[in-house]
Amino acid sequence: MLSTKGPGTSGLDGKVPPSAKRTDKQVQYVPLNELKVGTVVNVYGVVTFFKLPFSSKGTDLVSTLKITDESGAKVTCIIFGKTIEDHPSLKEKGDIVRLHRFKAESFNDSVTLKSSFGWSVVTFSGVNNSPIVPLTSSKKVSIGEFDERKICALRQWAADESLFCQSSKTTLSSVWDGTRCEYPLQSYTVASDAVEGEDTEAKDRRNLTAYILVYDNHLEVARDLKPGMFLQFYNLRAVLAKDLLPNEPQHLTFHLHSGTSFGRSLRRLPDEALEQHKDLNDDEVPEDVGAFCTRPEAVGPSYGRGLRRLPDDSTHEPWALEQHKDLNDDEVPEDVGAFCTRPEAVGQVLVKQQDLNKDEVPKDVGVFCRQPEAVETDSCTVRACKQHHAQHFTLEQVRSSTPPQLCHIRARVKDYQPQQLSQKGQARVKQRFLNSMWEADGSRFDQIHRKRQFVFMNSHEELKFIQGTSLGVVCASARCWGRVIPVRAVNEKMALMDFFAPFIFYRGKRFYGCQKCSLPEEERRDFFAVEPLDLLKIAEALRVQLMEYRFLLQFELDDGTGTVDALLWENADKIRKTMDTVHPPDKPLEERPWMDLCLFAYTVEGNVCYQIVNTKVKE
DNA sequence: TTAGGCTTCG
Repeated sequence: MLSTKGPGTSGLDGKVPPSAKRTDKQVQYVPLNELKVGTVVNVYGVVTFFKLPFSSKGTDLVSTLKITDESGAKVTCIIFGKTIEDHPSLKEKGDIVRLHRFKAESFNDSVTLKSSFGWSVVTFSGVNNSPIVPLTSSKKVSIGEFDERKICALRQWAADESLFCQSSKTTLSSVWDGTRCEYPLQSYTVASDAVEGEDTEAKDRRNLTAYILVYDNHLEVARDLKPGMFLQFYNLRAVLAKDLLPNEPQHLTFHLHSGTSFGRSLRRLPDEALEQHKDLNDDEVPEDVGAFCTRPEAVGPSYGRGLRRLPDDSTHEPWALEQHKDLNDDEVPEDVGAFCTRPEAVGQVLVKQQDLNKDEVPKDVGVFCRQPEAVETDSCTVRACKQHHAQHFTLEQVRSSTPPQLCHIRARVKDYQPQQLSQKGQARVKQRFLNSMWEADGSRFDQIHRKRQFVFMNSHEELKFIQGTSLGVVCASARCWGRVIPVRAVNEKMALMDFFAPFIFYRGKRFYGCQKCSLPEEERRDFFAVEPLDLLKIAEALRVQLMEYRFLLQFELDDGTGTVDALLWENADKIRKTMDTVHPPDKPLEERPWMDLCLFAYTVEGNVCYQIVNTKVKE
């Protein structure tokens, strides 16, 4: 059964068969070589060329594409639509489109198809044997057997004809991967007040960021770009600038010229694209990301979220602001986030739990209940923890009690963090905070040590040691190169940084070593003996015990008498899934469910901390 | 209505 709804109205043109009892068989598709000028038709075709939607001189966005089918005819299609969502979601040449209610017109002695009253377009991947999933903003598209047969046939035909055997796209590594460009990249002087984000002129960022000059019509897209967005450029031109000075190397420049010729355009990729790509190796970057994809540091990075997440006490550590203000969101170290913890207390808590006795506690009307061995009472909503003697406290009493103190509380969730799951929402066991090691190291070196892995064709896998540069540069380097170990010079020998700093950066993530469990520096093996196979092996070779990331939730609890910020380690990942229940975003605090919790108060370095323990989600 | 592919601020 076909049910489509185009971006125009859903009315039917009289020249299309009525759809009262429409089925697959009743939708007629016209081969592209049989189009008659003046008729409104439905067609299937393989895309051989397309331009992304751009602003017409009228009121709509317009996109153009050329399609072909088994008849061999090639037909240009013009689509007008108010919004970007109205237009086909084309990814690459070879995609298959199903056009409904397009009018055949004559232009320059050729037949063209133009979106007509009630038109619709659906896109499918042209990859043989790939799932047949309609790509459309319309939710009402369903695909019948006829469509599947038609799409399979077109895919097979395109494959047999080798229509797209030569990729129209250029891989990152074959053009520029940010590290191996033969030429230095051209930089430009831009007025500081015209730039959003950091200055990319720093010498140590050379060839890690690229300026791209964007002209005329492309400003419409470019002016809305924000740092951190993932971009796709079509028909980006790389030009070697003429020698400015004798003996100076030629510089490479990038231009997105005026107009839309050859599909020239710029678009933002959805955030998922970044998620999909940031874990890939350089030479695994999919071809469909176009001629060039790069994190647009050249546009200027964002640091708003990073700053917002700094804890209050970071004001006592100005280096934290200084060091992180130039980072992109995914570079913000989790340890300067809202989840600074006092994990030393974890062991303390665990020990103390063993001594707990059973206890009678108030009725549980929330979705949490205390454990272990929670026992059902008369009410099906009630469970009680009978494991220990903790007293029931109000939060006011909790705050005025002297730690260490184990107690039972009943409270509501006023707020919690993290609301978005990422590495930032995790805490490293045993790791407290990042110190100022980066600056403490003092001197800045430009030297980068490289340790090649085994020689593979097309392999970009290397392990880099980087010395004496800023955290921002290390992060940027890791994004380009994959694995970067920050090092310092000790008695003219390369040595690891203090373990308060990350031991290794792996693309967007950073991994820490444990000060206690790793071998001291003097017993470390020669760095160049390391075979960079994987993170664990690298750590093992350098005698570093990697720390483990643990998911951590921080609650702001409220019971009417006071509030308490409490951390949760145990079952945090499971409890996170209940947050919509215990913290419904559309309900005021008074209407949120109560939770019965077991709370442990303890001190770390003179500060009182609270941790939720012995608590689990009620089944 | 608009665009109707078909290079560029070297």
